Amino acid sequence: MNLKQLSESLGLSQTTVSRALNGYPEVREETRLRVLAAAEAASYTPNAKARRLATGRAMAIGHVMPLTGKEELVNPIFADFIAGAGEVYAREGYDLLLSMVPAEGTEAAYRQMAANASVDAVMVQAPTMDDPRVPLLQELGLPFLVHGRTGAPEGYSWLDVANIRAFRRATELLLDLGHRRIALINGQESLDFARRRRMGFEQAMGARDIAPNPLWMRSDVMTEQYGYRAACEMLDAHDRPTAFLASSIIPAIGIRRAAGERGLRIGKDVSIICHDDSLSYMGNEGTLAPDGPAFTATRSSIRAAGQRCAEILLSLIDDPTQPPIQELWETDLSLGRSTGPAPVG
Amino acid sequence: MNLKQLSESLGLSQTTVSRALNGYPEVREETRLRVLAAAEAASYTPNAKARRLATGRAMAIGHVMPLTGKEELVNPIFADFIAGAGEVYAREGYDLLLSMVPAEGTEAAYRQMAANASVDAVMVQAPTMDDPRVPLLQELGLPFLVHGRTGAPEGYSWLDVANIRAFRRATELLLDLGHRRIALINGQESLDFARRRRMGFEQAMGARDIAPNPLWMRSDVMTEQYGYRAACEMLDAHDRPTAFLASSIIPAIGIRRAAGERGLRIGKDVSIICHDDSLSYMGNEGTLAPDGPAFTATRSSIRAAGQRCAEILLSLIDDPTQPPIQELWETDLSLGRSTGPAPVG
DNA sequence: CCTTCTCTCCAAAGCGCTTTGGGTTGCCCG
DNA sequence: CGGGCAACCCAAAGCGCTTTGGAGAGAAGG
Repeated sequence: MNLKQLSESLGLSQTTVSRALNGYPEVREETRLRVLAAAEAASYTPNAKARRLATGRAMAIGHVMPLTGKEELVNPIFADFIAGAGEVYAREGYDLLLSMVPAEGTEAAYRQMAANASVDAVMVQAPTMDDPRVPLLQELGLPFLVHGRTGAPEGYSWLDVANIRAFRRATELLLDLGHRRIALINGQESLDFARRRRMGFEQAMGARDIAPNPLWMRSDVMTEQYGYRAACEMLDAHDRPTAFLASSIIPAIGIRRAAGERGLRIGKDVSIICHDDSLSYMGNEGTLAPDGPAFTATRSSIRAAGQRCAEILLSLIDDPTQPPIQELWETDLSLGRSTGPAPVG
Repeated sequence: MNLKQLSESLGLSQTTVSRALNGYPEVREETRLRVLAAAEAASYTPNAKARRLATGRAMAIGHVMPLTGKEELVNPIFADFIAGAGEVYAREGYDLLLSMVPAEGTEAAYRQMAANASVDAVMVQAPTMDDPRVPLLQELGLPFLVHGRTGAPEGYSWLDVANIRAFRRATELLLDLGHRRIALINGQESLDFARRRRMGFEQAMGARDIAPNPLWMRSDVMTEQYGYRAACEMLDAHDRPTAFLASSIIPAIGIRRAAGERGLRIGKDVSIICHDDSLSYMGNEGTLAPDGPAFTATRSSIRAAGQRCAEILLSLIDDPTQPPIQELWETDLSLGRSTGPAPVG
């Protein structure tokens, strides 16, 4: 069933039927109801492909997912972020177009999307300090929203968490617990959030006149093995940290593994604080009596961020001329069982 | 730049230019080269929306991602699976349309996709025993591929791993190590793979005349907390298992946490075998001298499965009349450090 | 009674591509 | 030399929708 058939069956023109269905005012209310009823009865759905061509709108949002590193790792936080964004898109009638490309092909992917207008806007994730995507998308005139910030966070829309404050506060907590030997297991420093978190760490340490040990500051792709290996090396050295600050729950799990293998008790011999994106399957919320959250963590739901990012992006499409929208989210510092007073000696 | 302009600039008809670009034989080679050069020079890209309308092909594959459970969990294995599939789609010029819907909305989502032909085929993930999506998609005439199988795996295409054999073999390994008190931390039994894995476990136990302890057989959404809580309960009982078989590395991490908190050494006091989907950030491959894989595991790369599933699905689109394609993948049983002889006493 | 709006509704022109159904040309062959 | 056949190329008809530019019918106004 298409518009033509539907309009013929109603004895109306395609114009009128189209307008009735799309809520235009040039059609009598009585007629509109008749059209809606007929459409419902015939279970008519406008052909999306035709509509896209006619309107020029793609009714789709592009997410370009770069496969990083030579092993082309897939960041698990994308799943939750996309889930959040996807809900909003679905609700608003937008499709989510996912494009998996090797890191070096991202520019081409965006150019392609802009050239044939296959999306109305794009979401930019995991921005680097000096991310080339920002100027590129501005040049292409494609509306976009950055989840995170670049080094120069002006002139474009973004949503980010207050990384500096989050890690400063986490560090202060460790310091208050008496820890002085604190390791930072960070993400890749090319990513803006990692740099900010390091700054937060350094600020808190500096405020107490403690010089961070450079051997205890690592930065890499945040896998479980990375956390594990880094912790192994540090814990096996004669001079070892009493606390770890990790940029994600994933490497934190690796740190826990390393500690566990060495018979070190978490929250007693070794403390861990991590940033927790509230990943579905890694649930660190546990409020059940005995088992509270496993990790003390700076928390911010990546899923909620995805939802809000989608909302902002859609509003950007509706009015591309509006001034940039920028949102900074505070994190929660939630106490779990992975922190305790620094061991004496 | 569109086809009309390009053809005018070349002094050719749209027909000829279109054919030249699309590799049809009715155009002289010399002309074709001229057209290709001009298109290249003008950086002409055919408008995807127009092409879709004209051809009727969506050049897109649908992935419907149900948000399960009341907390709408996002399964992290989807990220790696989609990454694998996405690579293939990109290579073949297909878009990946991701649709996030609450579990009860999946049927509507598929009907919608079929009705307005917004995708050429769909991928079905995590099938249940008696999955309604199979008959639905057959009714809708939408090509599809199931990753996994339903209870009645006939008459449609699928790709699955040999779950029964995988878990039978894993169980045999534990039995050979002297374990008799083995717990099964399985996925939801409504999912077909979980049932098969249980069967594998039971077969191996039965073959040695050992009756599994029903208290040690759990089945639920495979979160870290689920593994943790199940292990806590079992390990705190006076009668406790010496080995765990887990359906995913995620709950296995929870089991490890529970054991670690109780001072139990993994691979000594407690053995763990899990199924490992080779999730990027959970890398369990580690072949470096001291640290081998953390977990002994039945392994099968979910990413590779995604790639292969995409290839099969695309071939199904090319020829929808071909007989069903069914592929059963064997898993590797890779020894890690989480297994050891059953403790005596 | 005629003009001017306001309501409703319609015919037709796109959107940019693919594809059908021919037309020319030029060459080969009897 | 005329008919037949490739080889090339083209005009035009869609694909199914939106949207522009009216048109007809009453109602309101003078």
